[in-house]
Amino acid sequence: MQKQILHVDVNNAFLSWTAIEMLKQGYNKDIREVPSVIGGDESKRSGIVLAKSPKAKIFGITTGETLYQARMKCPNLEVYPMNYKLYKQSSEKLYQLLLQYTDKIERFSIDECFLDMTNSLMGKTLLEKGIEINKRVKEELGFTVNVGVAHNKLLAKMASDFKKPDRVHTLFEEEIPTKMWPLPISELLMLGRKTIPKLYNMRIKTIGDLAKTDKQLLIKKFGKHGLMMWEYANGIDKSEVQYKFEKPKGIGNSTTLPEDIREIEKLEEVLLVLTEQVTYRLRKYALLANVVNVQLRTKDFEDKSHQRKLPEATSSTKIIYAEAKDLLHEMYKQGTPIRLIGMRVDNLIEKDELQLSLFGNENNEKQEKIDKVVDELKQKYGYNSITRAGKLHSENKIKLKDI
DNA sequence: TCTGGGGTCCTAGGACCC
DNA sequence: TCTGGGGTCCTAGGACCC
Repeated sequence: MQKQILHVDVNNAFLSWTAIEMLKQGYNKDIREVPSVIGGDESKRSGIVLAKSPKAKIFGITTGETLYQARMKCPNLEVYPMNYKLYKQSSEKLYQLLLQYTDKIERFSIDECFLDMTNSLMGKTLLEKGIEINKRVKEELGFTVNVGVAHNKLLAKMASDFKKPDRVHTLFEEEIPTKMWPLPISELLMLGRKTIPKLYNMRIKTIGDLAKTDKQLLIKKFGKHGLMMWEYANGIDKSEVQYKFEKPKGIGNSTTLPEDIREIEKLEEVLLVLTEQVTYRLRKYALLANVVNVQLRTKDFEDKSHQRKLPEATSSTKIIYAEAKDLLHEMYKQGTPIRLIGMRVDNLIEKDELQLSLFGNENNEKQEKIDKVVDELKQKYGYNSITRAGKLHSENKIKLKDI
């Protein structure tokens, strides 16, 4: 049976949500109506565009470019800071409204949801439901969304990306040749900056060109990715809406340093702060890590990462930090200026999946108790209430957001 | 005042075993 | 003496998404 899928995408999410909040606070201007962006913090060397207003878009400003470049294109550009807490609240309001239509909702990102409406149409058409959601979000929440209406996730997502803002678009199978095939390949999901030039060299410029290209040729050239792009170009996508909560497969934390660091002792201090946050989240999910990974980015944007499998899955801050520190020493060449340091844990398993070793591990149990006490304090008084980072040199301190 | 941070999935090559 | 291939696990790095 055919699936009935909606994709709901908030228009300029961070910027719209910020605009609404500012108006609510009594600000007398709607920043959606002027050239404006939400941007990172340039003093922390993270000055990039995270969201833009339609007027900013007219100047050619794109998400991801530097604020410096954006201001070159539009000197009067207004830049507003991130407010993650507000975004989470706004996203939650949208989710609660969508729950009135179905509980089969996949939260694809903070501002995008897929709805599986197959058994929730209640005598209406899918398009009617899409139009109703679009209208209700605007009236009740004050921001606009695009809704994509289709029979699979890919086509619903492609549809919601058509003309913006505040639109409902269908993309049914019979509409693929007229609505999707004329588009440039850069519009197709999963085709990014590395693949597009390769396709251009093969004289493939539109999604239609790709759809009509020999499937075997694409597989030969791009492997699995080749098969996927051919299927996507032909509107084929069998994936299901993942509405059940899924635990993460990996957890990471990384930071661009306020200035380049050349001393391993200072890198170690930052690494400890990152590790504490990662292991805290790991324990909150009741997960254990099998692999520890450390990433470095040099001043010249060269990335390096080393990883190692642990002898036994763990969530212990002490054990994981010891491993991370070791990896850092293994890969860091003394004197190299480091711009970014990150760590992550992978191959996560549920805590109760742990094969309890025949011989009880006393050391492990003791560490577990220490971590538990620390976690409870953080839970009660806020993440920053207790930290080994007290050891940090003040000039080196990283401000962490409460989780 | 140049370039974030959090993820997922895939590939290639080496080690090791049969 | 010399020469083999398949399967699995592990690590490094890349591509892509929002």
